Amino acid sequence: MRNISDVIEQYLKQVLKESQAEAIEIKRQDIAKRFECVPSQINYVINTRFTVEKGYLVESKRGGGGYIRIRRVILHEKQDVLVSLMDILQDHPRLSEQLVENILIRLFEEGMLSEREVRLLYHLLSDEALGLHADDRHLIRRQQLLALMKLLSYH
Amino acid sequence: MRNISDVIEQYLKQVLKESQAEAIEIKRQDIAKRFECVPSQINYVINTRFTVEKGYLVESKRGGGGYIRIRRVILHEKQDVLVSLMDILQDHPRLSEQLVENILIRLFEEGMLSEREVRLLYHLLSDEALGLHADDRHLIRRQQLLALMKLLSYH
DNA sequence: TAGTCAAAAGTCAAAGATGGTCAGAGGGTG
DNA sequence: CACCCTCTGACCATCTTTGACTTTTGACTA
Repeated sequence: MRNISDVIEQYLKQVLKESQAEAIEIKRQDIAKRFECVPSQINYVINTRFTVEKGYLVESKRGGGGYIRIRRVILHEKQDVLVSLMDILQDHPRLSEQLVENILIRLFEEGMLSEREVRLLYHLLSDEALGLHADDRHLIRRQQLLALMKLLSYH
Repeated sequence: MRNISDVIEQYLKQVLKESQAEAIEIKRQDIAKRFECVPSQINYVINTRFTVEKGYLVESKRGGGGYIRIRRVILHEKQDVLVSLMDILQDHPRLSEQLVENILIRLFEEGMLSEREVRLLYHLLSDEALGLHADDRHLIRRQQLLALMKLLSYH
């Protein structure tokens, strides 16, 4: 194996496979020591190899008792819907209430959101909830919708 | 368990659960001794884990016969829960990710949000989703949480 | 009754323990 | 040679632990 990143990647996947659990918890420092590299190398491996698109979810906590938790997730089968919706977001610099509603309804029709979830999200993303930030509203909507889709992309 | 604070938190919650009563009384010194830590560690645990928005009420008395009483708040009407959470919003000019998480989890525990809805909302309100608007983040969170509670209040 | 003292608990800031970010250097491959 | 990964380290953010100092309370005493 040519580089240390690949080695660490294999190691982590091995550990993940061997532990029957759906998640493993590591200490960044420990892994770095084991492979004699700087701690931020671990972040590099995680950022490049354990992404959502590849089916992994990573959480972490800093400070005393800190950890990095890597979880295997199953990707949602309707990636294409999400991709097409994200394209739409790209094409519309200004995300009106109307457009948001359309997107949410589409997600409902595809079975990715319940009716209640649509109502809830629509409310949060409405002009009224977001307040006077007339200009920023659109930006925030885009970002929150992107966060939503990222979340919906796995089970 | 990774750090002593988590251990103490679990212990106190266990005691709270086992005693059928709605409140427990502890002696700070005793707990500190049992877990071999400094007494102020107990304050740290209480301040970070037994907060109002998480649904706990803490009273104490100093001096001879001093004690710390931890009470689980029991509200029977959803309306009461919402009002108390809105009070908390009032009291916190800056709505951190942590506080938002606590509030959402509380709403789950009170049966007003599903686990999935909590996850969904948490992602939308996260630092990551809201982006670099460091200052505005807090304002947006407040407004969106208020919108959420308003919606929940007339289910 | 007022003062004193010891026994709690509270506060706060510094130190410790982790993990995160980012920009630039290093290296391999077409 | 150019480009794309990798690797590194300085600096940052967050959470926990510790201890010195403060405040409160009740019992005891003058």
